[in-house]
Amino acid sequence: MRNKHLKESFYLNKNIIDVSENLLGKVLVTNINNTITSGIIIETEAYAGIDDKASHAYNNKRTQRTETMYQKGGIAYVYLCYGMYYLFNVITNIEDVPHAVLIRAIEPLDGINEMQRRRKIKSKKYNLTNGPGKLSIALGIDKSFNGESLLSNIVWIQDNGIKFNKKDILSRPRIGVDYAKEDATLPYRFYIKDNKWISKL
DNA sequence: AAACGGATTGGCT
DNA sequence: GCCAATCCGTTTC
Repeated sequence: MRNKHLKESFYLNKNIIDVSENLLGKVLVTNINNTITSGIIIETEAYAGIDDKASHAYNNKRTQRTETMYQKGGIAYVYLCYGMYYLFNVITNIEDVPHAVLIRAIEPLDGINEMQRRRKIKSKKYNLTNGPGKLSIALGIDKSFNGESLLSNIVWIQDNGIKFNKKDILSRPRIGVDYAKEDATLPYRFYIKDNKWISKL
């Protein structure tokens, strides 16, 4: 199990676009009280540090909340959004460079029954994990995951050998960042073409 | 099919 | 006090 964890070097990559694309096809896993749930990452968004107006760390802003983003790559940044949803990010780059990748959607893999129970939905539709708030509920990710190491046995990302064709990786503007002015149109959202679990078309 | 509003709370002005 | 890296049920076209 542990040998499948992505290594720390993966998270120290200084190219946030590169990491955002490389995370597609990797598997995000949580292990809560020995219950494993996981899914294939099929949609990500890059938040490119202090010059990115959509980033919480824009203008090198350091607060209690953003401090997690400034740690060395390889940890989770989880924050409360709209008062009720926890959004899961992967922190990358070296210490003091606040790069983050928001995981926006996953394709369910292991523990689907448990995920449905957590989401309180009965029908087997595509709304189980097709959004950043939804996948956190499904995987049991809450505030306590903030700052957790991705080399831990609580939450991690592994490589199951899933590969996508480069031409099936699309890049488009990010979702819900209209406040970011000119940076709102940067093509920093990456997802798999025609995948049924995308958060939005 | 699209538009709208309510839920709910922490962060910052 | 206002707004936010969202979601869902309901209303309206």
